[in-house]
Amino acid sequence: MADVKHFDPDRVLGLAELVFWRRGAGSTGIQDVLTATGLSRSSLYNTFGGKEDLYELVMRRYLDQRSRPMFARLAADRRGLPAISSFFSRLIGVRCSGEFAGWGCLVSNAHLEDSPVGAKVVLDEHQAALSIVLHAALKVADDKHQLRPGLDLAATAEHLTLLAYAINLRSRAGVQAEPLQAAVRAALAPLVV
Amino acid sequence: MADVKHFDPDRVLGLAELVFWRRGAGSTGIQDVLTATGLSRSSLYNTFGGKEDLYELVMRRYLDQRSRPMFARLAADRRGLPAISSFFSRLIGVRCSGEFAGWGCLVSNAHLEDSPVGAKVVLDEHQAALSIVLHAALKVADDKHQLRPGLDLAATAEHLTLLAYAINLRSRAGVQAEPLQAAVRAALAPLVV
DNA sequence: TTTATCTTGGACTGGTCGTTCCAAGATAGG
DNA sequence: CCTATCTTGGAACGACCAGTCCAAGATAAA
Repeated sequence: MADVKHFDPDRVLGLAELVFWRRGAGSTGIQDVLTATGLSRSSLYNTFGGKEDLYELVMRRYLDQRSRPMFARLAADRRGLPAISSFFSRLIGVRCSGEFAGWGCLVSNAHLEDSPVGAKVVLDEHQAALSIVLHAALKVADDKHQLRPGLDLAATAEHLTLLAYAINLRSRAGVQAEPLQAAVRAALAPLVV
Repeated sequence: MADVKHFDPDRVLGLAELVFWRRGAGSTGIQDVLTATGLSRSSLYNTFGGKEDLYELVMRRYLDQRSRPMFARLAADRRGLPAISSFFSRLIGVRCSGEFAGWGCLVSNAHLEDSPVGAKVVLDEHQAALSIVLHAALKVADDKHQLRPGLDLAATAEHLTLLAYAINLRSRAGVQAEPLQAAVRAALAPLVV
């Protein structure tokens, strides 16, 4: 009856994600997305709607396919404090070296855009998800008596969540990994018993 | 011999600073600056050069007239840990309430813009200035035996500098002051002896 | 093969961007 | 006053923006 799409929408979403991630939504034109994906205007607008809809889809995709797997890996690591330490090491590795060095985190970056409402929701989901996972990991550490007694675990989770955001932010300035690693060590060391 | 300017350039720079600060450089058009200041295109270009030059001037003004006074106040406060605690309280106050609530910090925000090179330099100056002042305050606290022994003061200063950046970032998402205050308490409490 | 329906390429729209340009206005030394 | 020189208002420029539209192409059921 009808024609069928000549492209894979999810692949296109992945390519659009890279463009928004590296250059930011505000500085990215629809033309940039078309160039990166090879689509024509018609196909893009027909499939994803306008730029704001596309950005919102990309944000959600990033949260689901980039952030949540990182959080899940931390959640699955039952070692307590070493699990948290490993999480930050991996985070700094991704932010300061390899394919995405200096790109920061798409969700952190979105704090500076005047994003649509749907995208703003993702910011709080992201923060809540990371905070919850860190809280759980701290609880494991506490149960293993790795932590000094009397710590406010919820507030400490918030503190470490903020630290992750700062790493995302500063990595965009091209900061080296080692100073960030040292800062994380300085944040975690005083927590031990 | 010649005509004289019909406006005060520094006042104009201050008004431009507010526009760039609230909305970001990328989302701010020259027309927005003209509207905010009442200048005509000719006067603005004739006095400050193009948009990038103006943004760079505004960045430096912000660092000198907004950030450095905050840092100087911390440096002048010789109480040690209470000085650091007060610094963060004031920071959170500015970021979450009053005239500039939800605006973040112009320099932090600049991490997400594709800024000119001259503006990028300000980022590192800002980071270095805050880190140095925090290091000095930690040294005072250590000399007063307020800190547990064996802390890496330089790395801890880096850690607290990152915390400040995270507060700046998250405040743009409209975060409440209290969770941030709790996070700061959780970051500082484990440092005490 | 015909036909109904979705997809696609790309021209086009109205608006905004940063910037340039020039004539008119303002100023202060002579 | 006169005049040289800077400032100012505002028109104009080409480039780009997000988004629309339609004819041509592709597809699969009948």
